[in-house]
Amino acid sequence: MSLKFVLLTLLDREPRTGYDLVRTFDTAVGYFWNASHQQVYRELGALADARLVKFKQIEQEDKPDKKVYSLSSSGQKALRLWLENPLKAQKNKDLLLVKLLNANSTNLSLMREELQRNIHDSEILQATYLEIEQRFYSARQLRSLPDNQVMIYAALRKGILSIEAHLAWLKEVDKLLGKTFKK
Amino acid sequence: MSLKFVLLTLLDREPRTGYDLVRTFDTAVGYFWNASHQQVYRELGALADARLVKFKQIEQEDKPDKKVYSLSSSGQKALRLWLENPLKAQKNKDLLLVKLLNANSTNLSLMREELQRNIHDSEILQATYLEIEQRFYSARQLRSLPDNQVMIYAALRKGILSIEAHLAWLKEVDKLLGKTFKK
DNA sequence: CTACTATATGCATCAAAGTGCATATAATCA
DNA sequence: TGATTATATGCACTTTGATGCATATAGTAG
Repeated sequence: MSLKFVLLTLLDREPRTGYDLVRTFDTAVGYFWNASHQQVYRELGALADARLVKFKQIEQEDKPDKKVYSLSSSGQKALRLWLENPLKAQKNKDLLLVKLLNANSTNLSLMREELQRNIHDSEILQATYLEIEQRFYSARQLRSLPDNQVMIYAALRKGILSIEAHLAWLKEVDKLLGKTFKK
Repeated sequence: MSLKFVLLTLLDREPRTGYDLVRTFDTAVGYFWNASHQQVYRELGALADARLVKFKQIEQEDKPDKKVYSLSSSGQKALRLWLENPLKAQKNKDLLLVKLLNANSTNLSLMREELQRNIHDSEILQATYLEIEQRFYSARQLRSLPDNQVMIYAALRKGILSIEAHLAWLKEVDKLLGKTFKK
């Protein structure tokens, strides 16, 4: 039920092809969602069957033909209805914590490797996000940011704040592990 | 493939019944995982079929009979193998952000209501977590915390740090929304 | 006496998500 | 000429998740 509303949201902002949608997950929307092309095409098919979206077949000479999808009026209605209803809280399942639950004095180095890897990856992602923020969302640029881009910026901010907290936690756990399980 | 390793992890720490496992999700492990009893029993059945767990049927007089599950040697091997392999990064999908992507000047109040609800719920959860920390994990209690409880505490810390960051972000977004879409 | 709660386990069905496989055009690279 | 990349779409299969239904014992609350 979720991907459905992601696609409706994106198509409401701007008509797109399935291919465009998939690429969107590789860039801006990728901060908080992703889906494989197979999932996207399947869901688009279902949405079209349910008449929530319509599409125009467009022939291209240099590239394969494509279908440009947009919301139908009942699609807009469905989206509006979804917006009006409160979200229910989502639980985030965390496999890293599951792994760490297995920590003991014999596998300490394994666990710390996993933590270090995680710290490393997180720092790289953090650097990437911060660079994007500096390059595209300076105080000056923010003042002239188009309205429909503001929540994309908010998504980036979410990524930045989450990673910061995650890194702080990782370092805390690394200390905790060392103190607890060193022989 | 995930619930499988959660169950193996929990059963490796201590043999349990399906019912015990479900209750674990309602308490400590609930910080970072949950599953319905139907899912748990099905997965336990699959694990038993695959000979990764074994169980003893135990008759009780005052309560219904139960099955106490524990890891088989191949279950332990499977768990160890999983621990040795790096986790792949998980993407957290965020429906709140999807909803906010739809923000515009006509639905501003709707969006702010959603944000306020989220702030309220998060503050309640935060208070709960902080209370648990104060009550069960004071500096004094931490010094005598059994080794196998340390990562449960880490899970709580993860919850606390995540919520703090989430709250900071929510308040940031609320300001951003106000600035952008007020008429 | 009836309802409800706690303990305890499970099946069946359907919706959603993930993965592998498949196809087609056109351009570029080696 | 053959390989790879970008564009573009989709089916089939499997796994996972969610929900409803079903059953059984025993204690407690009203």
